[in-house]
Amino acid sequence: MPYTYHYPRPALTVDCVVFGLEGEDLKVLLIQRDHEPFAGCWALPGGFVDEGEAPERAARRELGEETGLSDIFLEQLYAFGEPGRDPRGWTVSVAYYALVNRADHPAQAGDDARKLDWFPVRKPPPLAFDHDKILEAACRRLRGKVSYQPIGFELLPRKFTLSELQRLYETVLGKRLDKRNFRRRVLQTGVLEETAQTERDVAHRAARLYRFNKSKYQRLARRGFHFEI
Amino acid sequence: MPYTYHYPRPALTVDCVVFGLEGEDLKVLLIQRDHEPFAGCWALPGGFVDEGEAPERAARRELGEETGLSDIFLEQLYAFGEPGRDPRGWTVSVAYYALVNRADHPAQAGDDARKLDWFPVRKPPPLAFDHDKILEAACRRLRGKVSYQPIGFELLPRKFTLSELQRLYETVLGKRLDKRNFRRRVLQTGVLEETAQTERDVAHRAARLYRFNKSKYQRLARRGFHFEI
DNA sequence: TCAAAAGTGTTAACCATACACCCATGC
DNA sequence: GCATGGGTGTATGGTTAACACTTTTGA
Repeated sequence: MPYTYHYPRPALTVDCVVFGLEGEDLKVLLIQRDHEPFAGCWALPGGFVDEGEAPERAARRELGEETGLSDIFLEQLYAFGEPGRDPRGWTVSVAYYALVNRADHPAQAGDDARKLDWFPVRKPPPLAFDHDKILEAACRRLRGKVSYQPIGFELLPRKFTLSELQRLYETVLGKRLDKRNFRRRVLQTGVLEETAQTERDVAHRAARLYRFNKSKYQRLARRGFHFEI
Repeated sequence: MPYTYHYPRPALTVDCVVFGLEGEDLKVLLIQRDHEPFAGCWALPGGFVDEGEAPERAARRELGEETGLSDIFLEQLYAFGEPGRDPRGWTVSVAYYALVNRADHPAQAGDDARKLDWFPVRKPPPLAFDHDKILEAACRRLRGKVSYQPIGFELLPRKFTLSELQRLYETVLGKRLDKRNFRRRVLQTGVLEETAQTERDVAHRAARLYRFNKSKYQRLARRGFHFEI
């Protein structure tokens, strides 16, 4: 079933940079390719966009098929279309980045059973295509965005301690933060809600659990409130 | 000369949101379409990407062909690919936004003599395709970016007065700024260079002209300096 | 001499930073 | 009882915001 056009057209793909936390480490989810080109090589999850399908929808579909992830934070990163980026020919990829809390959203290989694993963003394995460039762009975006928009919460479980939140910021920003100042700041923003619960089974005083109040943030944001850590 | 593929592919276009200043007003450059669809309608300059051509390069080429503009600040904005955005069928557009100082870079219609004009960004005429959506996204991006990256200078002539710079920020941010505080702040950043010249032929005290020192900014930026107005 | 915008400093309020000790819990 | 991280307040220095008048120039 051939498709014929008057002018040449590119193939359109999506690629997803999925970030997750593992302890102190920021990790990225990769799958191992089982077809040429780059068979056996690690790559970002993604694939071809179908006709009549919005790119973001394609990204979510491919993520679901390849990693089982759904209903996660996902945002467009950049469109990559340099000639030569795909040895199969003219291919444009719209890249997305996603944030996922691994406790509530475990990733698992799709039906085609390709291998799937998490890798530290700072030392990933060799990647297929220009995926190293895409990963780097995603890291830059995440670092830039995390301090002025409250997207970091997407990496944590729904309920989390302030220390977990602080570790997250330290991980993403790559610097240590002062505990008391950090707590004061995030609580002042008013977007955190104290819960009645505390940690369980920890070998030290159990920390209080908090929850991010998204609708409150959105109300504040609409009035020009500017989140900043 | 038909082009045939095993799977359907989208047409790939680029669209450019070109911002320029006119007095106090922020304006956008539009061209009038002379073919269907949307013949006679105003639209963003842009067109089809050629095979083997990087999208940004295509954006610059189309801008040159349609408006005569070259060597201007241009950055990718977003890829638009919603089904139905182009009545001709599946078309994905990579949108760019550009900043231009109209004194040094006059825009003029291309050889095919399509009409071309500047319109206030806040009340543009009805636009072809989803160009109203693209324009709105570009305005949001500009507003967000102008206060933490020194891209505003691209809208001004090479030499400008501090009042012109202030008016620019007031226009883009949509709020009044304090003159003394504004001057102190921009001069403190150290990226402005005083010239020996002053304004000419003004019916009031002539203001000193300044120049943006790009290389100095880049040196500062590399050391983690953070521009902020 | 009038109109119009250029240019200039100080004070007060606020905010960010630095910093150290006691508390609760599990082993 | 000890090791581990949880939780808390203050003082200081720096930054930002508010504010009004004199100067220069052309008409």
